[in-house]
Amino acid sequence: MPELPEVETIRRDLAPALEGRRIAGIRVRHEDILLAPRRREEFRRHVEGRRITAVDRRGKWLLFRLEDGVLVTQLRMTGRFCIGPGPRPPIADFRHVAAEIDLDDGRTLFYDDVRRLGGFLWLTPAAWTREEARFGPEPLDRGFRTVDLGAALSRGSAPVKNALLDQSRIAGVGNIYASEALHGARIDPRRPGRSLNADEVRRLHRSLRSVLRRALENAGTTFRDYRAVNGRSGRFQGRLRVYGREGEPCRRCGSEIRRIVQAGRSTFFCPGCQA
DNA sequence: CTTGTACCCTGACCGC
DNA sequence: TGCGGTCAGGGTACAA
Repeated sequence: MPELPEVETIRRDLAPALEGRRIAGIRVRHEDILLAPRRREEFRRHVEGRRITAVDRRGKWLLFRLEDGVLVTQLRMTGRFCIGPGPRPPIADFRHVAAEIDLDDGRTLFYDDVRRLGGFLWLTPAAWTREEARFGPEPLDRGFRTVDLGAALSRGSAPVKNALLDQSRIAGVGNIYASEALHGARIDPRRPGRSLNADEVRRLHRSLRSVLRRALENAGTTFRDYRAVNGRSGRFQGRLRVYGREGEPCRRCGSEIRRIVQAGRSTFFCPGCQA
């Protein structure tokens, strides 16, 4: 369940090891992690021999920029990376390695994904530009102001929790931080996004940026499967106010935290202080 | 256009 | 001890 803070943590771990390196070879153990193109041979033809010029992030997607294309990684639920001197992953926990990328410095980047919901996507620069146009703004960017959040929430009639999860409105927010941000702003997750008044939008803007920033400072939340590079755990799980705390007392008002299902996902909130 | 639902996948967990 | 059922949720395809 890597969201923006987790993917950014992974990006910061990977960038110094990968930037400037050339991809010497790639072995795809499970073809179903290839999202496009879907065939090993075609995928390898685009990637092998290319230099990684930069490691970037957009929303929850990690981007390896190549000289003549973009290698996109979606970790989805259980995707992980580690780097080792090869040929075996240095982490015993990597029992479901789906792909191995050999670098020109002799090291190997291992992609492990138990459920294989995540994977890789190779795109031309032009195709990536089209793809990126579907994303909403980055909530931690300096230019992301209260009015931008208001605009993102005002479209349609979706509950504010669902709106926060919609990557075309705001990029990078997932199930954990959507619940946490709404609790921080004392807003009921079931309220239609467009029903929030100016003060509520302002509170949610502050709360969302604050929780994402603090999670990033703590290398993310290791609630279940997420690990940063080489098995490193996040530290934000102890700071969660509502996520995963059904039946426990709210740390702000003492009411029992409730769990409901919205759009097929769990939402945690405090009925006492999220009016 | 928006919104909701099924699906992908495996392992952890739970009740019996 | 085993076994079936449920759940975890990011993203997409598709229907309404």
